[in-house]
Amino acid sequence: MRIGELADRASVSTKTIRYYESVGLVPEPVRTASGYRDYDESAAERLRFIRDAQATGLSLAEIQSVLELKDAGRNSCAHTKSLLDRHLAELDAQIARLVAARAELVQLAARAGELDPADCTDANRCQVIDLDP
Amino acid sequence: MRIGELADRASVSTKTIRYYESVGLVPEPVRTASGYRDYDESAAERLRFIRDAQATGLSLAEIQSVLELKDAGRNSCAHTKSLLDRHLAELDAQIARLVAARAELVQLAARAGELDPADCTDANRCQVIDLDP
DNA sequence: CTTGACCTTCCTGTCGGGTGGAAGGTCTGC
DNA sequence: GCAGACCTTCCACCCGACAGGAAGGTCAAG
Repeated sequence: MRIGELADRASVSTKTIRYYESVGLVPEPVRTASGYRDYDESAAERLRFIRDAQATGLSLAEIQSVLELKDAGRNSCAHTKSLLDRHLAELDAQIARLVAARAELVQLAARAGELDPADCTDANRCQVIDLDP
Repeated sequence: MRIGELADRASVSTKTIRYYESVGLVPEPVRTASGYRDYDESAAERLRFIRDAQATGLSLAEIQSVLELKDAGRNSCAHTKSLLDRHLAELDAQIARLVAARAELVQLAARAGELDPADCTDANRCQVIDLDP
């Protein structure tokens, strides 16, 4: 299939696919006689994997290393395990930070909530935060 | 105090402080006769708050809105509470994604770990992942 | 045979969160 | 009175992860 169809199937843009190719995240596909990129099914699968991994907060560089592990299949080794373990530790730290942030936000929200909401009936007094619709 | 001392106390660069001022994250300080920025203690406190908040994964824009709430003190209202609640929902979603990512990584790490580590005694065979020192 | 959709490469722009450096003013110690 | 550390503004650049668009080639339908 050509890049447009692949893009549709994987719900990414053609720009993104070419970009991923340029940074080595997806392999260079074969080309048709006229120079068009020609993909097979596995390309869509790989792109979906990338999107999922990205949704988990991994950077493209991190996803790349995971993909390299996947690509290597049974050839993986302790070296790669240590890489993953490091990822895990980072992830745990990040989760811990977010949980702490959540607690802080809950406190702030509680403080905001316990004030008299009657103060806020006047739009002119309610612009504590002028951010955003 | 001048910007250099403030930077030292808050463990940020003077560049960063000026940048924060330019985006409205910290207020413009008074100036000395010669035009130097002149900060008081509260500036360091605010910078530390920003660093902490940033460590929790909040963007500067989000931190700004929280700071505006803080600055407003008792003037907060339901409007601001809804903003915070939205932050909370985003945070929860982010935490959920990370937890899911963690589970995936644990699986990958387990797979990497259960393979024969003897395969990896040869440095030339261990370059599944050529990332990194 | 032409039109429109699709493809190619290449170069530029965007946003967030800063960092670097140039050109110049100021302050402190010796 | 001058060196060196500090400050000022301004403009430019970095990364990551793309998006926009120009200039041109290709393909299927009518």
